[in-house]
This record gives sequence, structure tokens and C-alpha cells, in this order.
Amino acid sequence: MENYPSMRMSQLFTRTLRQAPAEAESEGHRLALRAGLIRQTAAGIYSYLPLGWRSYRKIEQIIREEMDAIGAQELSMPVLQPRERWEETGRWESFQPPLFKLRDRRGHSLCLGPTHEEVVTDLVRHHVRSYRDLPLLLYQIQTKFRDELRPRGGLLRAREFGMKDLYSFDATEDGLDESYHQVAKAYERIFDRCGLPWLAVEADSGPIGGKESLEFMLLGPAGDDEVVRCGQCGYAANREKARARKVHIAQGAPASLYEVSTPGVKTIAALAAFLGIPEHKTLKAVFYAADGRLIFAVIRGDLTINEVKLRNLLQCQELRLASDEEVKLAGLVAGSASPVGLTGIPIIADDSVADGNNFVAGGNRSDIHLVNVNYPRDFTAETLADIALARDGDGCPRCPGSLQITKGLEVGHVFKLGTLYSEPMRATFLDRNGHEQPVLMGCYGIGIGRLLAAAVEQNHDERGIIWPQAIAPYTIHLCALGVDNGNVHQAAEKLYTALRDSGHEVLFDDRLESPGVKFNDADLLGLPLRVVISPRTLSNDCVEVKRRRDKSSTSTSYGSLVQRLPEWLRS
RNA sequence: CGGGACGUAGCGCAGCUAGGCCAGCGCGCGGCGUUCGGGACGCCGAGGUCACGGGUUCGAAUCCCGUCGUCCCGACCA
Repeated sequence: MENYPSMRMSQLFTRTLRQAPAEAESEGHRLALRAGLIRQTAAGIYSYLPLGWRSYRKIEQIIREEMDAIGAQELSMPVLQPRERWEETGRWESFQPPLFKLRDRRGHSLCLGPTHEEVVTDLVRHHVRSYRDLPLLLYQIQTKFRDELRPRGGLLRAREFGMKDLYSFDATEDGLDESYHQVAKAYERIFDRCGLPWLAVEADSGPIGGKESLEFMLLGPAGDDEVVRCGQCGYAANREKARARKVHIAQGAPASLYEVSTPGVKTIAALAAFLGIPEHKTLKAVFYAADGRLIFAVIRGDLTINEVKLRNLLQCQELRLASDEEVKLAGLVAGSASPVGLTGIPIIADDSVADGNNFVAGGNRSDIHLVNVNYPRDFTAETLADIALARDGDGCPRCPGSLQITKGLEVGHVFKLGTLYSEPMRATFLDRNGHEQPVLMGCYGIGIGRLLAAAVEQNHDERGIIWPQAIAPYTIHLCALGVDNGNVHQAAEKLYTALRDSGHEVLFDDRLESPGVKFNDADLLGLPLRVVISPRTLSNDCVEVKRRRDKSSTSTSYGSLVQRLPEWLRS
């Protein structure tokens, strides 16, 4: 047997595939399958094969080191969690769609943990008594379960996935700020060490809740999120959170209201074309059902409603577009609906409606629109707020610059939770003055499989993966050509031993395969450094060295390889 | 959950519309031989409950009904 960090390809449990399984969509997913990193077991459920698992564990280890470095303590919490704990926070119902629920033989309800706020808060309330016990950073690397409505993109959105989750507990707001800052800094080091270019962006906190939150994104076309960035001041936010300066529409004097006949005109585009006016001179009406209650949302015609902003504003669980029946039942005329003269239905208006004037809006009668609608002269909203989706080219909310939208892939998320969980679960401590206070919490996640998938997604060429060195399954691909030649065989074995003994992680292709097969597999697997030994190199007493990301190779003398390796592996 | 598609060997697919000869092809896999610096070649060979259950029929991979699984598009997320 050989020692742990190296492997012979003739022994490796896995096989490279020439053709990717049909279920793979993205290039990264195809490569992960073809290279034999993972294999799908069921929808959104994957097995890691030895190569993939090595990378996974390297990522895990980097995370572990950085968490430990900021004084966090590792523990392990159960996957199987009792219903009662989730009822304390109300999430048994509110986390609804993705929560995996089950019953034991006595009919007792349990769930498979999608996250661990409830469990960790329970632990802390039993152990923390005093401000002297704080601050506290606890983390685990644990499998999570989420019954996603639709698993997708291989490891990118799985139903079972590995995640590092850390929770911070502080006595004061300043303390929480400090913990949050510490963890965010550690995250930066983690992604740097993994060799992945990241961007931290302001984010919405979603179902985890909380007030302040940052997402760590990898930018690139494979992303399923949209990132809004200012080229000048560095403002960056998830598009669902992003604020923007709306293009200001010049004001004229408010003119008097009148009706216009608009036969068959149902959409903003049609309305603008029919009347020969720009879309930003119209008002758009959109109807939502917020926890079953009908909402009339109004926004300037050229803008789009940001449903996340709207949901946060309404503080509702469920927000969806209202059905045709619901709209009809409320007496609204789709296509000509108007906030003017509307009663009985709450109106939520984007602040853009107060910025311009003399808009064209619906007339609440089929084929009739109103001209010169002005806010607040002709209608008022229950709430006037920013509910618009930021657009490419909009103004930066912080500086005179303008915003651009790019694709991003979320690999980490940090939240300030405050007392969102400690209050309902009564996780309290006694402060300096002997007063009982709820603990201030933060929570911080990194999806490990997702990070692995993202790394492959963003580091490949047409031949295969190009691993960042820190998370490659092995660092050196030792490729022996013509191993049936006794001299080559002997020299290659010697080299393999020498490389291992000098502490390198080597994948040794000792198979009796043709050169083409070996080179193609080496490119597919994408280890950072390829070393070729063959009758040809050996006749010159050489080996050939090539970095995966480089085009060409160089030779070095057989004897000098081990000594010279650092210059190839550096950076 | 709504809309669409698919399920035939480890992987990629054909056959199904107009039921019927031994269920095929490429890759991969095993043996022998010739090759050997970018997925070599020849010969021989192994491997299939045609997703599952029911039905129609003399006869079903093929037609009908049901179930399950998988993928894609939309709303949710690390």
C-alpha cells in the first residue's frame, strides 16, 4: 500500500467519460461528471468519487483553518431535528417549501435540517449565562437538506449539500459588528486561498431573516444571480436588493386630466406606441396577492417591479402575481387598471410616480386611459417607496457613476440576525448590570459543494478543468508514456517515489494506454502540473514539465525535477 | 407546484409513426496480436427484467391506461 496523498491511475476508482451524461447542462457540470469527480444518485443528490472528494476536503480544510484562526470553535449538530424547536421560531410553517419533514415510528414530527439556527440557539441558551461567556463563535461543517422546488446545475443547487455554517453570539451591537466583520474578513481569505476571484455584494437576507447581509459572489456567465456594480465607487449589490438612482424625467407644469380612447391597447408598449409617447410617460399597474390579500402596485411604465423589495415592504410570507379571477373579482380591468379613483385595495407606488408628472394611466374602463395623471393630485398610495428593479445604466445610489449588471454565483453569505432567533427562543444572558438581555446573533454560510462546482465552472477550457492549485485533487499529474518499456517503467516508478517522498501529491498515470489517451485524460482532470516521462525524454535524460494553464512545455533533467518543482508550482 | 420532453448495455444514441425475422450502432469493458508523443488497428468475446405495473393482441421496446424516475422552462436558495 502507498501512503495517502498520492495515487496510481491504474488503481483509482473512477473512469473518465468521453461523453457526458445527458442530464448535465452547464460546462462545469459536464466536466465534473466526465472527469469522474461526482456521480448523480438521484435528482439533486450526488456521490463524490475519490477525486471530487479530495477537492471537497481541501476546501473544507481551508475553511476550517480560517474559522479556527478567528477563534471559532468547531462542533457538530444533528441533521435530524425535532419539530418543536422549529415551532419556537415559527419556521416549521414559514420555511415551508424547502423543509424536508418526516415522522418517526411513533408519529413524532421531525425535519432534516436545512440550516441550524434553531439548534445552535438552543445549545447557546443552555450554556450561556453571562456577558462573560460572550462573544462566542461556533461553526460546523454539516450536510444540509433542502427540498428545492427544482434542483439544478449539478452541485450548484442540490437537495443534499455540504455547508459550513457559523453562528456568532454577542452581548452588544458593537460586538456583533466586530464578529460580522471578522467573519467577512475570514471569508475573503478563504476565497483568496481557493484561488477564486470574489466580490462581496449587499444582499437581501431571504428566509433566514435579519437586517444586514453580504453575499460573496464569483462573477462569470454561469451565475444564476445578477450583480449590480458601480464602476466608480465600488458599490455592489445583488440585483434583488440593489438601490439605484432612477433616470430623472423632466418635469412640466401639471396639466389637467382627461380621458383618451385606446381601443385594444393592453400593454405599456402598445400604449406608448399608440399615443406616440415614451414608456416613461406612462404608469404601469401590477396586481399581487400578498398572503391572499390583493395589492395594487404602481410604477413608472419603463421600470420593472422588484418583487423582493415589494415582499420586504409588505412583510408577507407569500407574494405572487394575482390570478385573472382575483383581478376580475376585485373589479379591476386588466390592461386599463388605474390607481385613480381606486378604493378598497391598498396601493403601493414606486417613488418614480412622484418624480415625473403628466403620466398616462389606465381609466378603469376597457379601452380608456387617462392623460395627465399626477401624484398626489389624482391619487395617493398607502405606501410610496422604492420597489423598482435596478437597470443596467441606472445611476449609482452612492456616487455620480452608473451601474452595470453582471452574472454572479453566490458562494457565501453572511447575515446579522440580531435577536431574530434569540428573542423567541429566549436565549439570554445577564449583562454587566445584571439585566437579562437577548443574545445578538449572526450567521454565516459557505456551500462547499457549490464552491467546488463554481470553481470548475469558472476554471476550464475546451479540453477540461484547470484547477486552482489549492483545491486540486492532486498537484502533479505524472504521465508515463510507454510503460511497457522497462527503462521507462523503472524511471517512472523511481520518480513517483521521489515526488511522493518530497511531499508532493501525485497522480501517477501508470496505465498501459496510448499517449493520446493519457494526454487527454490529463487535460480533462486538469491538475496544475503535468510531468511526462517517456522513452524520448529518457533518451535525453530528461522529463517534460507543463503547467495546465500554459500552452507549451519545457524539459528539465530527470535528476533536477524534484529540486526545481517549486518554481513551477509557485503561484 | 404549473408548462414541456424523455426513460432501450457503464456512457452517447437508433429502432416505436404503419406491432412479427436472433433488440441494434458508436464509445467503453475482457482476451490475443500489431501499434505507441494528442482519445491507434485487427480478430474474438462478455454485457439488456427495452423504467415499473396492468391491459389490447396469436404475438408488444413498439398500441392503450396507470405508476415511478430523470431533464428542461418559470416562482425559491448556499
